[in-house]
Amino acid sequence: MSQSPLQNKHQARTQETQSKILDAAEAIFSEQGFEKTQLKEVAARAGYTRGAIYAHYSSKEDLFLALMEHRVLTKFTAVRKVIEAEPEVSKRPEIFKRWIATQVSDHSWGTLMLEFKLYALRQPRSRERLQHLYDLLFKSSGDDFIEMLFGDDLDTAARAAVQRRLAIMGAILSAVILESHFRPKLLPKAHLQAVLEELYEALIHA
Amino acid sequence: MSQSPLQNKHQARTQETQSKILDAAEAIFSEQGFEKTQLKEVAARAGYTRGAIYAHYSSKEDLFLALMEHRVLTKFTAVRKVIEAEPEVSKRPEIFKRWIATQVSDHSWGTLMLEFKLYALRQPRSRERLQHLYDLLFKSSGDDFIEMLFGDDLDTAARAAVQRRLAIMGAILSAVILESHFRPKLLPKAHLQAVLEELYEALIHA
Amino acid sequence: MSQSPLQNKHQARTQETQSKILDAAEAIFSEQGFEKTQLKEVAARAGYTRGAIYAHYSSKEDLFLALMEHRVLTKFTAVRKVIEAEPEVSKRPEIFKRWIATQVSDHSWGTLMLEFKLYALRQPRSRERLQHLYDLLFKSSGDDFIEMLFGDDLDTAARAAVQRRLAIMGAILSAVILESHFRPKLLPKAHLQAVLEELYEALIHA
Amino acid sequence: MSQSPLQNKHQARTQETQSKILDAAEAIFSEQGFEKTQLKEVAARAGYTRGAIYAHYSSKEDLFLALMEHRVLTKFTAVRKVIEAEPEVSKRPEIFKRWIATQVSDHSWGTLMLEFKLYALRQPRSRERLQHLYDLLFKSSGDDFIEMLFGDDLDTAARAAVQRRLAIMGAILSAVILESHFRPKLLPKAHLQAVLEELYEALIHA
DNA sequence: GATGAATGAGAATTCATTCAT
DNA sequence: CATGAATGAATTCTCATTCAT
Repeated sequence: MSQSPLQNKHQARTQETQSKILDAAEAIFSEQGFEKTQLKEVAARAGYTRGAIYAHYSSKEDLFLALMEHRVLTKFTAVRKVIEAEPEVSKRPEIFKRWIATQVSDHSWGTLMLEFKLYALRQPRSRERLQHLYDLLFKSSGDDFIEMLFGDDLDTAARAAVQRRLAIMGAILSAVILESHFRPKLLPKAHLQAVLEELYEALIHA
Repeated sequence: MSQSPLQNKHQARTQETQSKILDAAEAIFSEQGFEKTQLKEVAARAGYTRGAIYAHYSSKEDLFLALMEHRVLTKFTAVRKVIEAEPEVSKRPEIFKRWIATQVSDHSWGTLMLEFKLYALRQPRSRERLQHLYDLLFKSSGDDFIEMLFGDDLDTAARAAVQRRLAIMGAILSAVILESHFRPKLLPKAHLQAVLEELYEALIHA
Repeated sequence: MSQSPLQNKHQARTQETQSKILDAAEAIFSEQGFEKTQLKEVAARAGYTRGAIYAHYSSKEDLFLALMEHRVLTKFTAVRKVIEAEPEVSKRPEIFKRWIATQVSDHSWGTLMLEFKLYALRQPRSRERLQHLYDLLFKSSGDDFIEMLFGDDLDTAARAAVQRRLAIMGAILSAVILESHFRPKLLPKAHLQAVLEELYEALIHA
Repeated sequence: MSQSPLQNKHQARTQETQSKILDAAEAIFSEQGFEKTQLKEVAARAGYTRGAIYAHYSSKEDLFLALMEHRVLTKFTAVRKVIEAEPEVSKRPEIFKRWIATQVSDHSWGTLMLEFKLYALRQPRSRERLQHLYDLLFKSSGDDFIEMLFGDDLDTAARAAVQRRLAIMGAILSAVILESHFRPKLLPKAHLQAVLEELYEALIHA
């Protein structure tokens, strides 16, 4: 049943290494984009050599996708936690709305997601992996996410409507973050947050 | 004043070549993205060899930026034409709103613009050129665009508000087109058009 | 009908470059073997850079096979010339026998051919290309080679017997050259030539 | 004199491991050649990981040479046994001749030996080790091999002649096996065996 | 003795760019 | 203006080898 202590040590070491590599990858991919990113630089930032990356990820693309999955899952876990902290279900949508608007501050999120999607658009395998992640989030665990948020008395149509809204908000979020890089004065953070909330409201009534 | 007919012929040939190259570039850049695009392929599609591209553009980046400028200007010219076709100024905003919503059909626009912006984000020179283009559109000629659209009695604050709205709509447009690639069933074209109009309305009241 | 002088110049340049590259490749492949050979070194020896090789051959393997084909064809042309120089057909087999024995001096031939064959043994595509070359030599043009050598009154069986003999002699030749590298005193050149002639005779009577 | 049973167990384990590794190495080296062979694959086939190989052999090259030595010694032991089984010395050469011809069936022998030799040709250290092995076989133990085969009344010249013959037969054997891979129909096994016997005879009279 | 993580040198290949024609 | 040969820098990925456990 129990594993040898040696195994455990190996596992722990592996996990730590992967964690360091993912952190480094996030920073570099976000700064430079997929193509310009050199694994050499990622490795250096993580405190390893390139070979170490290849011991854990089969290719640059694999690392990129692993990072995306990790990132998305992390975000999802975070928002879930925030929402669950509110015991009264009727207040949760409001909290969710605010949380989304808050995310405009996460600059690397915007660029990374867009980078991911443009990449996935052109790479069949990545596309499948992204689709699979979407399915995971919005189908299996997604159902209880929506229930947690809006209660469990939604019919199929209402559920689809929610999913549309979420998909569009996600897209808008990334795009708005990106745009704010170019027009920081015209689009200050505070304004964007307010705008995102308005847009979210508008989507509900659409 | 007048040029020799020979000159004109040269010019015509130059223009035709450039036009072919830009068309080819649009197709390939949009399909493959900047980094993956090979000039050889662009040249082949245009019916030339790589050297011909270099006779007209100083580098791959230059071609990419020229394409962006050309594309943006083309879009702007088109919408302007549509709006000016409506003589009654008070009806123009409505027409503009619809025109924007219509653009979700232009798939390559979404990917190209995002590609441009992610690229410009990281390349100071391109960023400047993009900024310059923005300035051109929204400042000099931009003023009369807004006037044409909303009349000329807007104060500075109102004008800034319009600019914000346009910036955000542009961003949203690209993002929504991109997202629709991944969720074609959840986000059908007709639905997106309606949503875009709603969002536009929401922005006005924000 | 006639090509432009520009075309001709290009062709001439191409041919000269290929010729230089092949010569360099022969030297290096023979010295170092396929795997150890660096194209960098081949290019340097030919007076070019690596890119030039890739402009003419699609890969290291392609260069290797092109070299093999070139080499084999060259040898064949040479022996054909030698044989045709003897007008009296009945004396030709004797001349051919001597010519084969003479080839023990061509040290790079032995190693190159064995290298080729070991490589082809494991690479399906190369194997096909080698087979194709064999077919070319021993079937189409091969027939008239045999006729030239032994006259045209051989029946099918006799023809097959000749082909067997040639195949075996070729194999023996390479092997004996290789072995002589390790046992230069035991197997001096003069001795090997005599031995090869004996073996050839033995094959005829086998 | 006697070792502890523990020691014996260790030794046995070591021997078994080495034996498994050598078997795996033979298969992989023969299939893929020296350069293409990955130690990982050899280890996997033997049922270990790469580290295990390094516990027994200092490098890939060392393993390769150990394999060669092991293989050659095994062959020699085998043929010696066959010959010694014939009590009448005068009949032994005939038996030896047949035994050699029989070896055309050992396909991996052909490729491995040629691979070894091409490798040794270029690696001074391996070359020395191969030479040393040759010396071992043909000088010290070689003498009694020849005596066993042809009696002990050979003078120096006769002895050298025998050695030449053996060297050439060895080379021919490998080459003919290799060639048969490419021309299986033209050179069927039965034919090759007959041919090898003829060639052996021819060499005796040469 | 054997494992598995990590190293790091190494090499083929790609492709934007240059330049003579 | 356009071609095509050649450049050469850049970069991924491989894999023998080392080492702590």
